Amino acid sequence: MSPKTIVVVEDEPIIAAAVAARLRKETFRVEVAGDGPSGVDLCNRLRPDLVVLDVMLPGFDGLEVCRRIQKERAVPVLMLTARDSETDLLVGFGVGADDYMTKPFSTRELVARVHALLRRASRAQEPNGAVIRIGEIEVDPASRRARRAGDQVHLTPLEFDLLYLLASHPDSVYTRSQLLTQVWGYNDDSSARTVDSHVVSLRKKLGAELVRTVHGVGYAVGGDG
Amino acid sequence: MSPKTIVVVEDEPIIAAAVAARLRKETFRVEVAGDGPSGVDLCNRLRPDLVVLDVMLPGFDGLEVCRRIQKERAVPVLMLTARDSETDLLVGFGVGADDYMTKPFSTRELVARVHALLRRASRAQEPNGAVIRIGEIEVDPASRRARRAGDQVHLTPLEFDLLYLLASHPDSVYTRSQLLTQVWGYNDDSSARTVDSHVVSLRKKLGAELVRTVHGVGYAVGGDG
DNA sequence: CTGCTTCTCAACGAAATCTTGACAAACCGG
DNA sequence: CCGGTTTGTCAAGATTTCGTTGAGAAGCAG
Repeated sequence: MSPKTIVVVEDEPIIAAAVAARLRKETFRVEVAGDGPSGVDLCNRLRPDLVVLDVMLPGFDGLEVCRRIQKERAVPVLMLTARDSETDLLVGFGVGADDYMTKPFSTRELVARVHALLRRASRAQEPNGAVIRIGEIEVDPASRRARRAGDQVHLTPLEFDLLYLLASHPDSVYTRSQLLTQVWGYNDDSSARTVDSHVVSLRKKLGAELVRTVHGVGYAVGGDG
Repeated sequence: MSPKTIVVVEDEPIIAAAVAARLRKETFRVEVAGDGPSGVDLCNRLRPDLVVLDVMLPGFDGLEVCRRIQKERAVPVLMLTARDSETDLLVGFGVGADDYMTKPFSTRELVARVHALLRRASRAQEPNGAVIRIGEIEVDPASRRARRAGDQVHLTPLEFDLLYLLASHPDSVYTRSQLLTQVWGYNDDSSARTVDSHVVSLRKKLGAELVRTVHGVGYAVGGDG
């Protein structure tokens, strides 16, 4: 198993170095960015397993970084905040952070929380790495590719994440709200119908029978059909 | 292991603070909301492991909060009520709370119940919601499918919810009022006959003997048959 | 900047579902 | 058995939800 990759976005060099060193000791692969834009860039290129994110940053702040990262793909985010004010916390969680720590913090606690987040994430993605098969459809999370009867089908990022979540739990019904929360990373009631559009795309590309509509509730894939 | 998260929804600051402080002492991560809407919001964002919920709240009351939270995902709820009569009411309505405490209560007892609920919840976290079997009928909440003697039977949303509630408590008699409250989410006396229509549908699809009429009271499923 | 891909969102008709009211049938106490 | 009450049945109409489409926004590579 290749080492987990962690991106640290932190503008104070001393803290960044300390965090990076401590995490490398845990055999993580760690890369550091010093401002918002390069942090987003780094995340898009490395596709890390976790991001440690300071709230106060040059360029644009941690909240914006978090939003942009999460928009690309779901990844656990550990936020570092300077103040303990509750509004900061809540706003932080609003953008999709999974945990937070208030400075100053012990590196020991940081390590513990990182491990906890990674464990939670890997547990949530069960079965991880395995190719999922639903009828004539194959979904490979490692390469983010899907096949239909052996032929590769191009899926957009959202289409793939949506399919992967549904296919990971065959026959289980997901509400639009749940799908928005878990795939999109936010849950705006007004955009519930956006899910429908992507379901349409999936059906067009992979066959209308793949996704089952559960009237009044949501969608599911697989099962006996 | 990351700390369990608990959301406390309580509008009296003194009680909220006391509860939060005591639970934090147990190494729980605790967040507080002061009214119904922000309580629901907080729960959707934090995805807590347990919710402590006051019945009397600004915005909309605890019952509504409970309903909305449970709609999103299953989570243990500990209800706080001012009077014993309220507790009876809640139990009768079965709003989906898992335990109740009447004010005033000791924080020691609160802690005990919280631990008990979490223990129970972790034990009950088997993969998907358990399939319920009543005679030759199977009800699967995860896929929202029902089978009769192995053959799948299509149910509409209300039909399924109605069956699932009744089947979850075999042999328990529910009044039309209770069914309206729990399945429909409101309780308009004038529409009591609506329940009958859906019972008719269930009987037609799954067999007349499935739902037992208790004359003058309501309906029940299972039991002696 | 231009062209391309992807995503969002509103709108429309179509489909599924729900409600309601009327009447027949069943129940129950006396 | 009788009369009042409760329940069973049915279908038309109202309502909700869904499928589909396309225009526009946003992002990205060249």
